[in-house]
Amino acid sequence: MRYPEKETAEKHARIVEEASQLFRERGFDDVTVAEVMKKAGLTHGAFYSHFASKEALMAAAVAHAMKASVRDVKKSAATAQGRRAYLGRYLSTKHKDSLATGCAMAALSGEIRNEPEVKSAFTAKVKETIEAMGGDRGEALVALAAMVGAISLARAVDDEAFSREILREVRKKLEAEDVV
Amino acid sequence: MRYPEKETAEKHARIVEEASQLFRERGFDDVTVAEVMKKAGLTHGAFYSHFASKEALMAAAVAHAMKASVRDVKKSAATAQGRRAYLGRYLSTKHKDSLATGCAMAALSGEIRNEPEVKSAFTAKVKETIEAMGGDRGEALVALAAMVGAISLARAVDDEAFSREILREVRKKLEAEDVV
DNA sequence: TGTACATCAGTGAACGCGCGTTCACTGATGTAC
DNA sequence: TGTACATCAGTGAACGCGCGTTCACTGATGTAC
Repeated sequence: MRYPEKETAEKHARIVEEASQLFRERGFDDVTVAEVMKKAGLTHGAFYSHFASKEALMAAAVAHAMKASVRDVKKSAATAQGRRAYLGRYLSTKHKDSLATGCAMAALSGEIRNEPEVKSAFTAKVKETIEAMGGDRGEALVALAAMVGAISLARAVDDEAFSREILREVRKKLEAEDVV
Repeated sequence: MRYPEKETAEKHARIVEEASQLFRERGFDDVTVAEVMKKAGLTHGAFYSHFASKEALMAAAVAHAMKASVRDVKKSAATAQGRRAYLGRYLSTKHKDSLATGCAMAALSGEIRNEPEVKSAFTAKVKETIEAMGGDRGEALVALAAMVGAISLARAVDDEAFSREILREVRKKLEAEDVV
C-alpha cells in the first residue's frame, strides 16, 4: 500500500541512522541489509524502495555519521576550552567503547576500499572536519591523524591498561601543544 | 598422497605469506580461503590440513605480517638517522599505495573485532613495536598513533593531493620532534 | 637392507547456509476530473 | 466536495550465488619389523 510521504521520509532517516551505527560497530561486510531493515522496523524487501544497492546505503551512512561529527567539531573548535574538552571526549575510554555512535573516521577508514561512492563521501567529510578544526591546517591534520590512530589502536588491542595508556599519552601530547 | 615434511612446511609458510598480503590488501572478509590456497598453489580442500579455521589463518597472518615490521623497526630505531629514514619510508606515498606489503597495524586495526585469537596476536605485536621503537615510551606511542592514523586516512581518501598533504604534515611534525 | 603397511597432505565434489537482490502482490494515499 | 484510479512503499517468498567447511578417496613417504 502507499504510505504518507512524511512517514516514508522518517523511515528513510531511520534506515540511514541504524545503518550508520551498525556499520561503525561491525563493519560494512558483517552487517546485512536485512538486519538494518529489521532495526528500522521494516522487512528487507522494502530496502530497494529507499536505496539502489547496499553500497548506496554505505555511502549515505558514512555521510550521515560524519555530519554529526563535523557539527560537533565546529562547535568545539572556537575556544581553547572547547578544543580541550573535545580532545578529552574523543580520547576517552567511553568513546573507545562506543563504536556504534563514535567517530566514523576511526571506525571505518580501514573499511573503505574500492567503492567510489563511499570513498568520495568519506573524503568530503574528512576535509570538512579539517576545516572545522580551524587554526593551523598542518597542526589540525597531525592532531586528527594522531586521534584517529590512537582510537583505532586502542580499540584493536585486548589489554585495557595498554589501551588506556595509548589514549592518555596522545591526549597529554595534544593538550600540551594547544598552548595559548 | 603423503608429502615430504619439508615441502609441507614450505607450503604452510606460503599460505601464511599469501594470506597476510591478501588480508592487508582487501580485509579479512573479502578474501576467501579458496583464493589464498590458489595463490599458494594448492586447492582449497587442503586448507584444513594446515589450519583449524579461517580465523586461525587470520591470527597467523597477522602475527606473520607484523613480525617483519617489528624487525624493521628494531633495526631502524638505534640511530637518529635510522629513525628519520624509517619515518620517511612509513609516511611515503609508496607505502600508502603498497597495502599488501605495508604495515599490518594500519591495514588491519579496523578489521579486528571479536576474534580473540586475532586480537591477541595483534596486541602482542603492537607492544613489541612500541618496545622496538625505544626512547621515551609516551613519545613512541604518540608517534605510532600519528603514523597509523596518517596512513589510514591517506588511504581512505580519494584525493591524491590531500592524501600526500596528510603524510607530509605528519612526517614534518614527527621529524621536528626527534631532535638530538 | 628389504618389505609391509600406516600415515596424512592434497584433490575435487558436495553440503548447508546466508547473503544481496528480485518479484508478484497489496492497499492506503494523493491526484485528476 | 465526491468519485475513480494510478502510484508506490511495504511484504514475504524466492532466486542465484559464493562462501566456509566436510568428506571419500589417493598414493608417496616414513616407520616398524
